[in-house]
Amino acid sequence: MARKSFHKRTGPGKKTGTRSSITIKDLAAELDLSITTISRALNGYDDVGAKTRERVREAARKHGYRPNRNAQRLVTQRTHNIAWIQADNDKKFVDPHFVEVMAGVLRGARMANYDIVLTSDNTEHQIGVYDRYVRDNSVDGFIVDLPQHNDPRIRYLLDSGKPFIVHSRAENPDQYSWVDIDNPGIYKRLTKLLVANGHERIAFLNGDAKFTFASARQSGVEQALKEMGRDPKTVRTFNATHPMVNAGYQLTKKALMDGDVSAILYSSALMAVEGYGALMQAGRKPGRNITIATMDDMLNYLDLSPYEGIFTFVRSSLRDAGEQLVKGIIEQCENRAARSQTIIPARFLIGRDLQDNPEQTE
Amino acid sequence: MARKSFHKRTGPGKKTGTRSSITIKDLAAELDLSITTISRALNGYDDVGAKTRERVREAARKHGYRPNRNAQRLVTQRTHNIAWIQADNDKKFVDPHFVEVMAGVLRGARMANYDIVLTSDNTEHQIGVYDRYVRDNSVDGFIVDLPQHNDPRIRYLLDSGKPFIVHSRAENPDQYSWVDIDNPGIYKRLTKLLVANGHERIAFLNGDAKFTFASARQSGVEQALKEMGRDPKTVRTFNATHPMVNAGYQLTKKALMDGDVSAILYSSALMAVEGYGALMQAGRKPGRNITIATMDDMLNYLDLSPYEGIFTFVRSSLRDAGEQLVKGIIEQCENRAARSQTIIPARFLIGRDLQDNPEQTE
DNA sequence: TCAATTTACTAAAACGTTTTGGTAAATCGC
DNA sequence: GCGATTTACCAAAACGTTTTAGTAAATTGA
Repeated sequence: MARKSFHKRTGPGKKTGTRSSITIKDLAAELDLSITTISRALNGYDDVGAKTRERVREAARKHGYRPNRNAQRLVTQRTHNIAWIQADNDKKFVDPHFVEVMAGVLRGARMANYDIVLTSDNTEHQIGVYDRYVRDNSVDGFIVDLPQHNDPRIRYLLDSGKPFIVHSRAENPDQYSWVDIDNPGIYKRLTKLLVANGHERIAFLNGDAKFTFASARQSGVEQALKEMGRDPKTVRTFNATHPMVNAGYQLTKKALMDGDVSAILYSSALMAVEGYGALMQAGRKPGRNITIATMDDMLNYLDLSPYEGIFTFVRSSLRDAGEQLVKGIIEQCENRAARSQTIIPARFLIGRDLQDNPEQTE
Repeated sequence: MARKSFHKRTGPGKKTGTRSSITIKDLAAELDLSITTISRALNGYDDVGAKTRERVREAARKHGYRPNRNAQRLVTQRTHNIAWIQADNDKKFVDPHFVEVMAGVLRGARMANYDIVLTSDNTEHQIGVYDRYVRDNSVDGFIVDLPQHNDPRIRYLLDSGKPFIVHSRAENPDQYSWVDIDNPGIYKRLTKLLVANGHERIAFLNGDAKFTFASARQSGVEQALKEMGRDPKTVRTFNATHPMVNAGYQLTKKALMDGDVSAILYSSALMAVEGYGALMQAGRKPGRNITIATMDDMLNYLDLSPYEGIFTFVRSSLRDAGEQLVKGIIEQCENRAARSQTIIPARFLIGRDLQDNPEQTE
């Protein structure tokens, strides 16, 4: 910030705004009513006569009157804004999964008449922007995506007292709202399925271990092996370091070189599809001499139809998760005591090369 | 909206907001100064004594004081918000290119201390949300992405008088601000390059023709053929209908069936990579018995290194475009008369199977 | 020395809403 | 027909800033 010191009485930006829009005062003048009555008529209070209300409505419609949002926000102390702060450590912004969640968030927000304030933050712990928003009353609440272990954002928001909701769980999930899938359950069942079908060397291409969703999946896998009394080494885990720039291809190659795996368990369909090329190169035909199982987040731009019946999919909509996120956070903004914990359902689509044996996979 | 009619004096949402944050009034009281002085000290006016300014700064820092954004916005008539309204016709939201542009937009906005208000709109012509934002003073300006021919959003914004900037050009580009690449120029040069290298049957896998960027590229191709005196049928165009769900694979297949093409010109690297599988299936080896040329938008999650030297790329950063977009729109918000028209540079990386002949490709 | 200027501050208005705490007039109950 | 209630309205305060239009006190210039 450059310091100002011109001749006299200098300051920052001269104001440029046009004062074009029609205000409640204009309406009041035109209808010869008080602004109180205009406000109350438009907001559906019952102390306005039916005829008057109609006149007000009509005039408002005619002029395209919309209450000035900032005046409203100032007086009500409610912004109808939800913040989404995206990490941007210079390279790590783009993840196709993000768009899918965002699509759901936006739809949910639009339907509830909320807006999403989207920001990126490249500071170490991302607390800067959060703190600014809390202090300057920019938003009513926050959506936290992709929590890491012991995520400082959750810590900060918890003691800021501001409403927030987390996409997937981290530590102490009972203390805040979240939307998640049953990561351990899903990967436990997938592992059991593979093992029950005779696979004894499985590669697990998981996400970056620093994310809670990845370790939740890991623990599901381990749990399965334990419950079935198998060697923990049956499954070998490879972690994709975020961001996954063609991680699927690279990791698949690596996994194939590491002994004779007969099945690969992926963390995302994107990786699985990326890995397809590597499989082919190695002479492995999915569904014939190698078994592929993966989460399917229903990414809109990814066409999985060529792999149907060949891969085993666990299908769950990230978009639905997004919608639930807004629903949950708005609920909490409207009633600060409210908390919501939502599990998004997942559907198993077992590939033709696997037998779904109920006794063994429960 | 349900009508209210309880017993007496009922209305919408009881207020819930906590009045927690420290205000300028608190600061004034603590320092025994007027709020005017606090304001002017913090905003860098030169009619505040050096010692006083320091006291104010210190107190503000100590309490983490941040001016209430909504009060500021109300009085200054400036929101420091830019709207990005994303089409969401139920299926068409997700396009990986969008995220890349958005990443740039967010970075630009953060650096300039602006926020991005992101909304989706599923109404036919997307004017609803634009109109609401214009009327209720939610934002200072708009970024319009992916314009179509005769785009109603541009028409609307032009006569709303609100600042806006368009990503890529549409009709009458001299009337508004935009950021674009030289679509016709790039595709003209690519076409000439292919033709000059002896290709006489070329498939052009273009985007949906309703988007202006796609027809701009189309006309570049046609221009090249005309200038070189070749049969317009030398290039056969296939349009991907948006959204491109694995469009690359499907279209590549279709293109290969359509006569013996010796080169494919893609509209996006994503499509080109998706098409790789189809090429292999048809026994075509890029760089050996088929030539591939494509735009490379530098999508962060897409690893093109395996194709380097094999495909011909025209590299241009969508992220840079995003940064320029914010820069341009902010400039215009700050000075309503300002307009900016920016061409993002593109770099040609010619594949090993092509000779870049300057005389013929100029 | 004292008028003019500069320095360092401030009270009050304004931004456009919502909400509080009313009041007259109309209606009701009996 | 009249007190009580209900109906239909309104003035003013409040939200938290910025900006306008000042004013005393200190400093300067001759």
